[in-house]
Amino acid sequence: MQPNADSLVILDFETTGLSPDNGDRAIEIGAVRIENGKVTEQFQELMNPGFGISDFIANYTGITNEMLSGAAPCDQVMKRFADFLGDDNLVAHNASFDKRFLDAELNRISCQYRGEFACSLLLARRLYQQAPNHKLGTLVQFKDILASGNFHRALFDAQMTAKLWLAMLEDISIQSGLSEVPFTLIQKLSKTPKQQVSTFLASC
DNA sequence: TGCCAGGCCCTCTTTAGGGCCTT
Repeated sequence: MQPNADSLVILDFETTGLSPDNGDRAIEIGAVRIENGKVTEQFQELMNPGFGISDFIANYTGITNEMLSGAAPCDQVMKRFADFLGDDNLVAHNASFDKRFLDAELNRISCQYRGEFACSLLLARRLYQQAPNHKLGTLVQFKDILASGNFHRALFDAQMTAKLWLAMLEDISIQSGLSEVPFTLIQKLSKTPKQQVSTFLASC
């Protein structure tokens, strides 16, 4: 069975650090589902990793140990997220980071997923080569996307990534002439050398 | 004891190094 081609889940993790291989865990997951170019559902939960988070992470995210003390453990939250995700494909900003944590947390509960990842960072680096940088917040500003909330919280970052994603789909549609932009085309474009992006889109 | 991420991508590259992104 193939992943669901009509529906996409855009997700973001807040975590205790950068590497699940070094013992870091997820502390919050936020996600939105996009169907036919519109956000139709959202998911957000804090999760208790079972140990205290550093001052750096608390300051960076605004998530405190007190907030996490009342949260459900990671395994319960990730099971609910796996149910939410279903067979959809996935998008994240710097997807290699979120994929590592998704794989690590789902492995702990012996849970699989079928969807494939696309990366909004890799796509933005190709589409918006003139942007000052390709951080999520910078790209939201660069594309004049309305942003009212706190970056570095999972749901808000997922919502902003979703808006950026839809803006990129529109730009791809304009440049390629395609009325619908297949997920597989986006994955190919994300691996196309930057100098060949215009040629790639013109040949669609 | 000391160390501590990983993938992508560029370049003064490929027998390598360093910046960008994510927390």
